[in-house]
Amino acid sequence: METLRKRRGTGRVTLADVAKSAGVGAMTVSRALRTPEQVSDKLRDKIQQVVEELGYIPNQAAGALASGKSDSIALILPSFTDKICCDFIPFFQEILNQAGYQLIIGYSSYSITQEEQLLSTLLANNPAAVVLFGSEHSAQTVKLLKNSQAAVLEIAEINELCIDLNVGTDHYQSSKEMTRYLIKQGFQKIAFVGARSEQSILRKQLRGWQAAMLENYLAPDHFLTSNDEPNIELGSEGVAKLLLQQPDLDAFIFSHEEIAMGALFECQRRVLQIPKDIALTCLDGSTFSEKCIPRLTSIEINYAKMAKKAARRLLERLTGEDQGTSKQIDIGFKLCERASS
Amino acid sequence: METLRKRRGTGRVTLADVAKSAGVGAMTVSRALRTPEQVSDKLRDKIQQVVEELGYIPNQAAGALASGKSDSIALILPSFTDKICCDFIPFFQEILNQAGYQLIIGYSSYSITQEEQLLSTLLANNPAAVVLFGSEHSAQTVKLLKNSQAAVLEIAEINELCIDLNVGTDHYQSSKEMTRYLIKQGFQKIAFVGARSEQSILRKQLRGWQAAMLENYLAPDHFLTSNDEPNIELGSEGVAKLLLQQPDLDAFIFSHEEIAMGALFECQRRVLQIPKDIALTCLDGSTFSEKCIPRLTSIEINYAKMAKKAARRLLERLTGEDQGTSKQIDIGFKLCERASS
DNA sequence: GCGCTACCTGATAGCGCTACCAAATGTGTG
DNA sequence: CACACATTTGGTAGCGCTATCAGGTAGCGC
Repeated sequence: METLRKRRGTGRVTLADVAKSAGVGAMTVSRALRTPEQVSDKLRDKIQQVVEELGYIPNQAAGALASGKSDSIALILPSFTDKICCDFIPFFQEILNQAGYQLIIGYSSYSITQEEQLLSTLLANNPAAVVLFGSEHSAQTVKLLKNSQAAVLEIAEINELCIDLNVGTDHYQSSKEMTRYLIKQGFQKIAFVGARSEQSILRKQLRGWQAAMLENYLAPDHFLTSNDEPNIELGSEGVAKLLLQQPDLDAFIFSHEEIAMGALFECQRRVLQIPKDIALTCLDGSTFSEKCIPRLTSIEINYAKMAKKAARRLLERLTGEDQGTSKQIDIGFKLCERASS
Repeated sequence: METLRKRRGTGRVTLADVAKSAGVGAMTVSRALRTPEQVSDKLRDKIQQVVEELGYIPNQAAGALASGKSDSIALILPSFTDKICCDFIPFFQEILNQAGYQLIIGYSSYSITQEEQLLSTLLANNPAAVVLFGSEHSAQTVKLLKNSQAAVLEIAEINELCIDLNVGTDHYQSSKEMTRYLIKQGFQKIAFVGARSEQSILRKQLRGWQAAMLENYLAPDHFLTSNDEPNIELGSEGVAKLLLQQPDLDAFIFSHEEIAMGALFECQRRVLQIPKDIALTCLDGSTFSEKCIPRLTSIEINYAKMAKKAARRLLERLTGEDQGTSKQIDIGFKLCERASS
């Protein structure tokens, strides 16, 4: 009987087990799995067979430690319920998974402090890249990122001062364009209702609306914002409050679809004709805007496209094939003109 | 000059650096961070200070390798857009993060093959636990899970044959209860429209509806299912097609809120009075059901509660404090009676 | 044949951390 | 003061894998 004072392995099949069983060296097995082209056909097949036979699953921790590289990518999102996040993740993940990366997802609930804390935990995994939402981060977050050798990607908003890579859209422009469009349609008293008022996205949208109003000599006086998450109540309340304040408002811009939904219900309750009495539009439309009655004019942002561009751009960076490629990608937006205006 | 032929470290601050700088042994630093109560106050403070000074971040891979344990939990969800997933993740993650675990999230798009493939990749991280959605998995998936020493948790559906832990609700019962409720309200010609028809959740809902109809001597003849994801079109189409088939239907049950949304629009288009002409209900209601006009009677499932119970139960298992605790938790559901019926 | 390159394979030495033991230090008892 | 005993600390040997280098084999031209 052996002295087994020292801890033994976990009992799982290791690379060494495969090597012994296949009658080759450990390195050859490692190469057969990681860089198959460096191994002769004969041995590669043999090894592949033994791998399947024994049900070998590589130990990621050991690999990461030995190589100093890691195949994990940290993704910190502010929310999982927001449309952008839900639409973004699957496409992003799919492409990265195919390239052999794992997503580790964290959730900051729109707090830069929580983002920072999460980041420092996630960095313990030594991720190949860190993906952050938005452009607002704590100083410490930025410092941690610069100290780590991880690639950094900021998504959602176009941000001139981005840390490294940046894929997003310009919320100032889209809001401005919507407002201009409404003005061109003959609407004049255009109100704005937005949620997550402390986020820079909303601030940009608000500024876009203001700018378009001012350039047409209209007063951007009627708006309502809340720092809560977008919800149906805000839409109902917004319509109610602003109409009380100024009964002859003729159009509304909502930052999010959920808010527009509440506004639509409120207008139904008041038996207001859309768009005759009032126009409703939103800056973040998708299925509801497209299907409700009447259909809502909205800005549509293609989050699937954003996810794909972001994933591809990130992979370029990780493989080092991104010489001369732009660090910033603006995925644009689409103004969808529909019945509500 | 030293010969530095052998690769050097990554350049990051290591535990050894901290130990040297604090003038203590490496083990003491390790303990100070992992089991602080085993280190004297003086040294613990000293070490903590050096850690902050140097900005030391532990290398998770090394720790996992050395200890054979891992603080990652693999979560494989079928979708990121489904309400259940969006609502589930944040609460689940929050509790587990606080307990020091990291979530690694994968996405199977409702395919058990993809689930299996994802699982085998995720197992390379040697996760402490694997969380799966639903009760349907490939044989290979079950085998992989049994071979790994990871705890296994299946969420969403109550499943008598669960692999290990199980937290969810009974979709057969909730559907049956909704049908019984409608019958008690005097509705008789009750139709069913559901999405994701190949998922066991939908099959259970369909069976619940059928059972309740049959026990009241009503024929469960009018139903429409689609294997697509729930969407607004299916609601509009479902109402249109089934009313064509049987014009005097007096009630509908929809598996998902999105479908009910489409149905509601279709009824508005047809100027049908709800619930006088027709009742609309859904089995997976949340904000829309509660806020739309008229408000929809629906089954509400508390996903936040599900996430919390699931996380707590899992932690009990991981810390081994779950002797005598049930492996299965039914979180129930609530029938919310509203204006639409 | 020899020298040369090109390719394949394997032995070795870590990657940074923690389990394990052993040693050192403090604490209380006879 | 010697002794057992608990508490705190440190040295050592891996965890399973890969980078690196060295050795081996094959193919080619002279």
